[in-house]
Amino acid sequence: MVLQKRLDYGFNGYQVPATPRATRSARKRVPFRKRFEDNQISAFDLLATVAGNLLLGKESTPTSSNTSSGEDQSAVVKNAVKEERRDGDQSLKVETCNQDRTDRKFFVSELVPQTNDPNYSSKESPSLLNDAHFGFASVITTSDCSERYDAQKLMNGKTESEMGSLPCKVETGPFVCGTTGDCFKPESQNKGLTYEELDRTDKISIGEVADTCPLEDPVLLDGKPPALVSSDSSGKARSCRDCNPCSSFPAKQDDVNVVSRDDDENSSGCTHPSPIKKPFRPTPRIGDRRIRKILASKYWKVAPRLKDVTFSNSDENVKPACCGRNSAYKRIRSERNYPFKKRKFLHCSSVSSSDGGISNEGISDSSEKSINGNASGVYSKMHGGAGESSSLADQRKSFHSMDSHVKLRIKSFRVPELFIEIPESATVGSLKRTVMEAVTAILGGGLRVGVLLQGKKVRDDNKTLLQTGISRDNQMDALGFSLEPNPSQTSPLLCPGGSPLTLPCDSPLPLARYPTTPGLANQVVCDPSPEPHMPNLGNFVESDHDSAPSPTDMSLEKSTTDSKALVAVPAISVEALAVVPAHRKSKRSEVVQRRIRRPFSVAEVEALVQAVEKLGTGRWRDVKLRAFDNAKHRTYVDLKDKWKTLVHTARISPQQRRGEPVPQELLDRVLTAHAYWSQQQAKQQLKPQQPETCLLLYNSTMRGSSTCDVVEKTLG
DNA sequence: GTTAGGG
DNA sequence: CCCTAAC
Repeated sequence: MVLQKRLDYGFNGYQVPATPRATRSARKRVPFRKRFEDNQISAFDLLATVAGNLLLGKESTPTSSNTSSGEDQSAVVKNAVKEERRDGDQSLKVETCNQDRTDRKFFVSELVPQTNDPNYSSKESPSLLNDAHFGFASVITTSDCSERYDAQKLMNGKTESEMGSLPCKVETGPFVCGTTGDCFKPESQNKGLTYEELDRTDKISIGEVADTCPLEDPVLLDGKPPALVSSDSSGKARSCRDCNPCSSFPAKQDDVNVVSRDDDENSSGCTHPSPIKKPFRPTPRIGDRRIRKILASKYWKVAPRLKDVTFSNSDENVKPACCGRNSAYKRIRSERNYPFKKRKFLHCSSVSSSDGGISNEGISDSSEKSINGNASGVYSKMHGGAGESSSLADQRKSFHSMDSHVKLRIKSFRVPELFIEIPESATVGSLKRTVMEAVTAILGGGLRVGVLLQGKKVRDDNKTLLQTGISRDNQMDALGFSLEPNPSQTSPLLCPGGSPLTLPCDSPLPLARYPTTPGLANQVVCDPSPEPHMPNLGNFVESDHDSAPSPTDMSLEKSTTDSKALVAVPAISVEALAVVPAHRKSKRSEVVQRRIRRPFSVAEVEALVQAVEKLGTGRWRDVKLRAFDNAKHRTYVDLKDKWKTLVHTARISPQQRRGEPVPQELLDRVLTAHAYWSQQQAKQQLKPQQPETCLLLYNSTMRGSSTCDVVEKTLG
């Protein structure tokens, strides 16, 4: 049945940058995390440090550079470091792409204070991998908090109802104080770590985090274990067997208190032919090479203020005190998540330059503002004038003064994971397109925004923020947004041009599948194990949901419903979501998946030609009914278009033709028929009355000779 | 809903 | 194939 082998790619998620290009440029890991977390250093210190590192890497950095260890610096240097410096601003956004070991590392960009801190070590967190588990994340920042607390839970391999949702990180306060406690170990430790080692360290740190910081996770609502969950009980040494989503997934959440990305990591370790490594786990499938990433982990970040960090979240486990470094660590990890994804994408699909938008996804990372209030300026500058930035900043500034306005900043959203199946024979270009389409489709209509307040979903869209309590400052910390599958839209989108479920063998072209629907996902994807989020889709369907609001619409809707004009939220969230797919998405807000391309076979061409010869051009509906009535995927528009291309093809030299060659005989007939019917059309315009005989004559004549002359003579 | 034509 | 104007 399957003519071609197909490669299935799973994408855990793409992160949609909250900010456009500006974002992608600068990214760097934050050295000071630990200290920062401990409140030993200020935001400015961090900024300065980062700046220093950059400069150092570049070559000369007089003032602020001694902060990072040589190794890091070198790494920084090696990896094209981008930095964005906005005039006069202290904020610095840096992005580095670590080429070596890229897979494992990435840097989180953040704003760094200007002060240098020698003590600070710029170790990067070893475990990037964890990010892979985050299905989706978005970050929201509220303006008024000077301190930010990030709490996120990592759900690894969660199968809960919430899986489908995209957690987002909410940050309060202008500055991200993300620091990692244990994760950032002394360089010596981190250096030279193997993947496994890295994973290990990561785990450890994570585990600690988990223990200490039971933050509310949306998942918890579902009655899931509050603690960080790792599907990987076995831990480090993972073998390919673990890669099997089925085995690793569902199980032991309870037992596991450590969140680990190992699954993904290890999966990469699994020998798989596919270029796509980490993100996907090889799934045993009938003869198909499937790489999938099944773990759809999600994490949720909450950024309560340090002081009154009362997570009123449904999760009882929440410890007020957890804010410390652990939280910071979490946050960092989450941010790192982005780069990871990006890498994944790049590596796997090798989508790069042309990947409109996708590669753009970036963490909106460092957009954090400096503590002092000029943040707004910085922000706007950094983001290259993204409209939202300035307004946002302003809003943030005025946060205190204007009680009626709630200001939020969503740093980024993640797109839910994608599953893609594509023939081995497909070109890279087609893969790129497929991925793009998948992403576009998801962004376009497959998602909607959910609002979480203290871990609870706010389902009543009609409530005002004030009523809900979102407007209250202290509530900000517990405010979260999530991207969730939008059932109403996803379903239709899932089957581009046909039913993916059937996996049309005849289609040489890539199919993109978006397992947003439980049933579909299971069937199409062939999950041995239930997709974590799949089963739970039902949960995402919020009672009051309207037909099919786009994500942006949703956010707008939510925020605007309030008469009080909640300015910031809408703008921000919209922007964030729109960033990547903007060009496409904007055009058609509904974002309907483009139908898969299905080249006409010679037989189809034959049928088409014959029908047109008989019926003539201009009666495409009849042609459809006559010759393609059974081909549901061929619309009369398709036939018309095909005829158009056939005519064109017939007129060009054979060398210029592409695709499956059409027999010259058919092309001749195309030209003949086209000429004839064109003439008929012209005549008709002249004389409305056209002898029926002509048609008959034509038809009888054409059979024998395909020369236009005959037709002409006959007609004449 | 169909056509026709540009993209 | 998509999108749309025009019918």
